[in-house]
Amino acid sequence: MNAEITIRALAALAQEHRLAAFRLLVQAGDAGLAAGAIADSLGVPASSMSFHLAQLGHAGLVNQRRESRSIIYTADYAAMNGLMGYLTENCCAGVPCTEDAGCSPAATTERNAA
Amino acid sequence: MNAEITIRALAALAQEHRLAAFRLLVQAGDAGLAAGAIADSLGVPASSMSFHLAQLGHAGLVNQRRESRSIIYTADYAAMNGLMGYLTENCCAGVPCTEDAGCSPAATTERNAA
DNA sequence: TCTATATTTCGATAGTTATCGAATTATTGG
DNA sequence: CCAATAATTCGATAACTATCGAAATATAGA
Repeated sequence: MNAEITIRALAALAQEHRLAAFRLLVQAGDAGLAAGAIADSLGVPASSMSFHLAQLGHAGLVNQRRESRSIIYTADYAAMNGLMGYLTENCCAGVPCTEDAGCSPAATTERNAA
Repeated sequence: MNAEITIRALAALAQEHRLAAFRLLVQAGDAGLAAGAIADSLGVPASSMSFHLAQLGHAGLVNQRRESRSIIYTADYAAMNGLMGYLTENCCAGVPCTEDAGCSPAATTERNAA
């Protein structure tokens, strides 16, 4: 994780609808959510949501997979952990004051995490 | 920490010079750094840096104090911790998978933290 | 008070980002 | 192949953000 990637991730999250969408996906776990479901849930037009999901994808914060007619988005926990790490790695003059600011999927469906 | 404040903090950090400045301040600890020192260090004109520092201040990520002719900026660790908390609090369907994503000052100068 | 130093505010300009309807592409079932 | 569903791309517009020199403000010392 370098400055450029970090900035892209921060910029991606620094927007009302994208932050809300990302949080929905973080909660959804591996199951993820379809683009349309996210748009409906947030009351945002499909084309606008598509634009925002593309930004999150470009920042590496979400992944997508096709499932029949739907595109299912999932949060990329590794990317989120990398972001957290970058923001804390120089914390307190290089002395790491937190080793795990981590997060892994599972939970929701209790299935075996990737 | 709510969505609006989080977005302001994320937006503040999502900029090359501001992210760099914030990281310098995180490393500097309580001692902080003067506006001019940051500008010099990053090779950014004083007026531009002032604009960026104001953004960080408005987002609550840094504090400032006057010391003679200089304005000393310091990182606000509480705000940073709040940001981290907001980004992880809904992680894995509400099950907290990390309790301390925290960071406290001290370290650099080893003096008693405020 | 005058001068030097440190920083911020102002103002103009260029670049980037968000918005959303309409058109387009992809998939499925009959 | 046709109709229905799901999502993306396109295009125009409005709003916001970064930039930096010049001018203004604040502090300190002689």
